[in-house]
Amino acid sequence: MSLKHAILTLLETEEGSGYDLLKRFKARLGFFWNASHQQIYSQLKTLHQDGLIDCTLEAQQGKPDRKVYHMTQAGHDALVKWLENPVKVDKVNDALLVKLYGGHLIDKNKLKQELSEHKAIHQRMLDTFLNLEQEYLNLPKTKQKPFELPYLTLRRGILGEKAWLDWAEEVESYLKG
Amino acid sequence: MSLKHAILTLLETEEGSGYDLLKRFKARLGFFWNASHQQIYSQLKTLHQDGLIDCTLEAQQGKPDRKVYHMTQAGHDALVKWLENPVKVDKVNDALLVKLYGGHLIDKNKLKQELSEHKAIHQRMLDTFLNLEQEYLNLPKTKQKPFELPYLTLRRGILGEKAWLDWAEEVESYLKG
DNA sequence: AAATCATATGCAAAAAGTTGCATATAAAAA
DNA sequence: TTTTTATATGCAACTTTTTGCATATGATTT
Repeated sequence: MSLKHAILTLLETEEGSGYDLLKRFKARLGFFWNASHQQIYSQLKTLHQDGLIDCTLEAQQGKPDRKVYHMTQAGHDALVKWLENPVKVDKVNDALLVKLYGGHLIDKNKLKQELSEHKAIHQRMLDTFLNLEQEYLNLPKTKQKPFELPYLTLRRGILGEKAWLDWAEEVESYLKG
Repeated sequence: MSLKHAILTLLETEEGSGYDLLKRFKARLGFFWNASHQQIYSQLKTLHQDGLIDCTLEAQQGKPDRKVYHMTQAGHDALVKWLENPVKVDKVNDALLVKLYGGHLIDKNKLKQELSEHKAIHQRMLDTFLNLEQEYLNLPKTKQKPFELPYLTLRRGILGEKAWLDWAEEVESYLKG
């Protein structure tokens, strides 16, 4: 399962509490790996049970103890092993396309409307990605180094969203005519 | 669930046995909705139990009876209702990007290799899509009509795969340097 | 004639993901 | 000061998907 290894990847760089990891996950991997907070907490639990991460309690004044997770050697090994084995090509399950395929059964305006809602979402994602890209590009070359690979994942998001929006244009012009 | 409705969409056009539907599913919807044969058979079963499709037995000489599924009014209504309600934006879960994100932990050549395997798969998909597109474009305009919406779903595949391959070029040139 | 392969079905267990709650603190707003 | 909102956690039930069998027929090889 990739979620486990995605979390391990985060911990490889820096330890953190469940919530820390959740936020880092959403901010850095969330664009290409969808996961709910429940999933992340429960995976942290099983990763811990399996000895791939461990966890220290940091006392806090007033608040309950902060559980800080970090990588173990076993976790590191498991991550590297996973990285070295092939992964499957991403499976597509796109309900909007199912709907478009059967779209003759409903009013074109319904389709148009829904398409434009999806377009707005994809446009927002693209904007987010382009902003992140600018942040990266504005860094001095030396500071870019550690982010080169994450930047490539961002490029995937950018090219993917642009392609989606180009397609939406085609569909819109069909629905207009 | 979209799988149910994808199957209903197929049955809306034409009845068929489980295997017929399986093949049509793979050929027509499989590019944007992934489903195993087990899933399709079991969904047919629940659709039947729920009265959204019914099933007649056609005797065959020698062979066991052929179970032919077709749409019921309830099924049609359920499909239209589903089509009229918004669907969620496709969730991305792309393990290759997780791997690329953590790629500094392994040999660049491993990444290169895996990327090129994925590239080959995506290239094959693009080729398939382009062939289908040609078939469609070679039809006389009148024959194209019933396939206009499916054609748009095909365009999504084409634009999507092209964008993937463009991205792969970027990654390759990074991994080379 | 025996072995193997493509067709045509399906069950059942396990894994992964979704949905709906539930809790508790701290800060901010009404 | 009570209510709301953001932070910070997590369980449990359910749905969906994946994986691994299992079966039976007809066609094709060996």
